[in-house]
Amino acid sequence: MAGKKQFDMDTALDAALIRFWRSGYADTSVDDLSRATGLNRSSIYSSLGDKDTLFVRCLDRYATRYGDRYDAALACAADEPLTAVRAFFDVTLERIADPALPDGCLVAQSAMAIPVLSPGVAAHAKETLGLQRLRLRAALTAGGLNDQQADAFAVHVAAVNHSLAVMSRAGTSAAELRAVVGVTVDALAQALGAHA
Amino acid sequence: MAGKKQFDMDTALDAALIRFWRSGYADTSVDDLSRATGLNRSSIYSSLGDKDTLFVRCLDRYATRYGDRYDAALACAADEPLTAVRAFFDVTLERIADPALPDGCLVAQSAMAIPVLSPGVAAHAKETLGLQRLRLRAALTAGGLNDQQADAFAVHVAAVNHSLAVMSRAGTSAAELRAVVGVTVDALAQALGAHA
DNA sequence: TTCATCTTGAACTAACCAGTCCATGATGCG
DNA sequence: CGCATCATGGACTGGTTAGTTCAAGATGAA
Repeated sequence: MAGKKQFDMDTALDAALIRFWRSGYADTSVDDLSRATGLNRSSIYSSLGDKDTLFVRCLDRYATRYGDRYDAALACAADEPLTAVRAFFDVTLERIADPALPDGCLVAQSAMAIPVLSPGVAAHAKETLGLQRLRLRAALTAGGLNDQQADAFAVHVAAVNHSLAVMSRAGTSAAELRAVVGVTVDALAQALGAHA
Repeated sequence: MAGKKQFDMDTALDAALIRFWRSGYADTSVDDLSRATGLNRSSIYSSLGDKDTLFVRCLDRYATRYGDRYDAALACAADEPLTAVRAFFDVTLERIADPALPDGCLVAQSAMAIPVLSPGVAAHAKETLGLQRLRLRAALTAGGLNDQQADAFAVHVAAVNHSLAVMSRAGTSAAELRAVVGVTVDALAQALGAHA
């Protein structure tokens, strides 16, 4: 059983990612990760790093995967800002609706845990949050909001996106989550309409 | 050092509450609680119960304390619904701004942790969330929103309130948090105005 | 076939976890 | 004063944690 990699790195990282996502950093042990990935304990340390390193790799993997989808959703912001923001929220709502994925959002859970994360991991989580804010701000500016409006809506949309994670972890239904974003989308429509 | 209670129950519960609030359920050990309360390990078990029991007591204590403040803030909802919701958010914003208190919100953190909490504690957390929704719904209905609008804004305001916890745990500034609620308040003003 | 390489599984350390138990000793009552 | 009560501190159990180490053995190249 050796001499050559016995496992697929992407599959293993996805398994670890799902485990961290489902249970959070504190409630995921290295043994849990070993069982989830099918990798032996020593293989995890030699191939994926220690718990902090692996968590950061999973966080990056998650942020890149869904960051790309958020980017795609916001791509039409210059022409159709309202459609873009709706699509942005749809990325989250569809992810939450997928029964194969855990509830919530790894980034939001990490943000909530920042006060108890190690400094390196916490800094990484903050950076990830900052990127999403910048993405939203750029899209809203391109969509025609002035700087002040764009700042306010960027932080608001990011916040509401996090709130979907909290609510879904608590078992809130898809219909109720749609109502949460509906208010925000209506407010944005109002802001865009009033400005145009 | 015996024969009579050597500690004040309220002080001890507050110390435990702060510890759970700061570090969350998973990252708070009974030794942490012992240090925070100044009570010996066995005194905690005999006087405050096991970790789950004590956590539920702290959650109730928190929910009652701030639930009363939210109620007070929403008291004027029938006459001034917009002022009431603003005051509702101010309860949260002022709590977050208090340097003597941990960041975030014990209820929101518990909601996020529901998938990894024991069933009894998770049920208690869900119940607490439900009460806040009912409070908001009643206030918004009294304020003049129809049932559909009241449902949507109740879940939205509750969600945004949770998002403030996430953001503050990640170090978001008070000004940015005010921007988050500003969009919601403006949306409510619009809904109230359009209806009136 | 022979040998060096590298994954693997299991054992191991030291620290921490929740929860229990009990001797100590201070207290208040009679 | 004498005694029963009860909070206290500390020791203890059994289990889990993160991280390390190492012999066994499968592989691929020569």
